[in-house]
Amino acid sequence: MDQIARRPRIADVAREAGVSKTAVSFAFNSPERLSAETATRIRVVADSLGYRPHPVARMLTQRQTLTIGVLTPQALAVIFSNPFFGAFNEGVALAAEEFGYGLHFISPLHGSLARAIGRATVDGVIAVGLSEGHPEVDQIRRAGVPIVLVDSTALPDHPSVEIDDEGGARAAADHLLGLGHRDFLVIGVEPPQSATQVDPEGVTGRRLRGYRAALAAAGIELGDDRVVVGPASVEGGVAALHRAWDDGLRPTAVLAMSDAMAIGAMRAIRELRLAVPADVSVVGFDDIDLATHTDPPLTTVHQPIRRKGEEAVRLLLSIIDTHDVTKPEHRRLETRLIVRGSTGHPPIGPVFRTA
Amino acid sequence: MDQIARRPRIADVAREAGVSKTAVSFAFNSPERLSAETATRIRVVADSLGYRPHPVARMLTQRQTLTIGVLTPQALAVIFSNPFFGAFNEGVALAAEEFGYGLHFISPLHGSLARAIGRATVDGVIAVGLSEGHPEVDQIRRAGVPIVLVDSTALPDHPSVEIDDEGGARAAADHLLGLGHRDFLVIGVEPPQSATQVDPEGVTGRRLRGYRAALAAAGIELGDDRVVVGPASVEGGVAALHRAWDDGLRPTAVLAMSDAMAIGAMRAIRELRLAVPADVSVVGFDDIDLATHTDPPLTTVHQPIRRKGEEAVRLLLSIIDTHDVTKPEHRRLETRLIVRGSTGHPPIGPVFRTA
DNA sequence: CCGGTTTGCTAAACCGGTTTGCCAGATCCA
DNA sequence: TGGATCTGGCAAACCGGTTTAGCAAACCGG
Repeated sequence: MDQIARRPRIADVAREAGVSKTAVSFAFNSPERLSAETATRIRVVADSLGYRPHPVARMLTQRQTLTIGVLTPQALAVIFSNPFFGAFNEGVALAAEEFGYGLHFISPLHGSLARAIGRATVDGVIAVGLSEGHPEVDQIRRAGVPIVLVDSTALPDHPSVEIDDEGGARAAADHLLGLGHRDFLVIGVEPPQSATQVDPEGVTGRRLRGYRAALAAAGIELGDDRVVVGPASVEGGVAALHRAWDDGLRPTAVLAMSDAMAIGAMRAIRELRLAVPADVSVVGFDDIDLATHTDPPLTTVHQPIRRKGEEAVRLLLSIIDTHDVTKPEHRRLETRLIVRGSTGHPPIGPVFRTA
Repeated sequence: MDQIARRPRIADVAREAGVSKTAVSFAFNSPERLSAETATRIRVVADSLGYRPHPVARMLTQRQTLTIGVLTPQALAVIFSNPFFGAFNEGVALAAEEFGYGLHFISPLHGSLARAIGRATVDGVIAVGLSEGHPEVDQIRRAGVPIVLVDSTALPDHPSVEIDDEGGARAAADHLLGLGHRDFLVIGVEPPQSATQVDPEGVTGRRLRGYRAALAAAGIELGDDRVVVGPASVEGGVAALHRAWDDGLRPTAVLAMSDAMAIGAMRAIRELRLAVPADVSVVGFDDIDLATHTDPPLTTVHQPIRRKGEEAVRLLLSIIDTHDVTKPEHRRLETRLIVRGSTGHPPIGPVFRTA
């Protein structure tokens, strides 16, 4: 009898109201092209039928989706509880909402980022943490979608937003050197998909270069054995520090490439019955919100995480609007050291050691 | 001369390969319907042209988007750095990825949720924290999109995922009563859009009912003056506790409706030169990851946040697949109290007071 | 050698809207 | 009164794919 309720379409409204499809479309999109009575009559009929324009069909004709994609090489389940991504997404969301754009998260589909990006109906993409080494970077580039890279190995032909990783790292190391430290441990973030080597152009590579530059200027060489890497999480930091300790390292200062790992390192140090900063100083990187509230408060390299998200959106939208991809813009945001409570002078012992 | 590169469409490939559009479509979607040579030839041509099927057009004909929407009454910029949402989104993302679905976040567009939902190209929606009082709830319901409600006032005609708020709250209060507390302060989460009254059916209302039930069973009446509300953030918790203190309240136990607020309350208590739990005990709600790592570790009501996200997705997908909306399912997940370090016996003083 | 099946491909309809080009009638002005 | 302009609305083309119905040639068994 009564067939299943089909979603009403524009033709149904047109028939019911005794007008053309064009008129219905006008009633919704440019009512000034219709007489007032006709427009309202159409809207009334549409309302009574429960009609609303099908968003996909609308996208198809307008050739825009009013959506921007956020592309991460990791699975989504990994990033949402990462406080760094949280803050970054906040910035992205803030700017996107301001311009009336929605947010679509794109993660590898059945292991393929390129396939996922092909499925996604977005006007442009913000790719975060995409390294040159990624096997699909070429396919992604050729997807024909405007892309802004964030914290990615800069492809010169794509616009990007980055921070001064090297400068920030240098500042962190300089601070510790100034306090008298000579024995360092670096805790780095694991390269994506556990690539064989640390990409010298990746975030880890750049920060490492900054650390080494500062130490070298003080006549200290940082051997590869003093660099341990792990996943960028609290647990990763705990594990990394324990590993270093088990290997016999006894640094007085730890340079961590993320706050989460720094917090983990502090926890591990406490587990070793040592004190921060009395026995070991720790410097983080990122300055996530939590860094103020750790015990002791974390000395760290600040980067404007939220603003990074906002800038990425603005950059992307300017490309989408102008279609101008000649001369891609590369924005570099500043970093600065924030000295809090997790750093201090090295204990007396090491001073003798150094002498 | 060379016109701007238009995105190649299926007709271009067809012409170039000397076949029909149908054949090209087959080459991508059901190659077995073509001879092997033809199929590969088409794919080669498509590749050389840089063709990939337009996702929006594909959506239109297939009548599915392979995307699910996450709907929040708050602006997106608010939720991403909220650790509760982080964990929830993790669960959602995990299940969505498993089934090959993408994630689209929907927040009020120019202040209107209904408008935002109308623009979004999703197969279904997970609405979180949508209370009956929301002015647009009717329009949203009539949008004709499958909806699963989470932590929302249950509309009986929509499937939902909830937790046992009342039972969890009761357990929290019972725990404190068992320790000997008689003087309580409840810190509640502010209703959305600062509605005039606390919705008795909302999360805040349900938890409050649990607290009151337990206290009443012990012969204690919790007056409205002992309930303060604020935004569900650390800062909100700090402010709420200070406000109560300024009003002259001197509770020995604080029942907070979110871990973030509980953490804020602990911070505020410390600012008052008091100790947790020696002077004041604090119980949170949610059991976010951070709760293990506070100082002292937070006693709190655990709820399976990630699983809530997963269940919501599964429920939604089952509706999308079957189109069966008769007899909507309501899943209720369990809560349980986790006793950590932020609760203890009340100090001696108050015992005399009560006597 | 002939009717029936299989193989390989295509033309046309369709998804649900928007937009262009045009027409009929009303209004205006000289 | 007659041509120009304006108003309100429509038919048809279009966005870029998928899918149905069907056709022609090849194949098959008897």
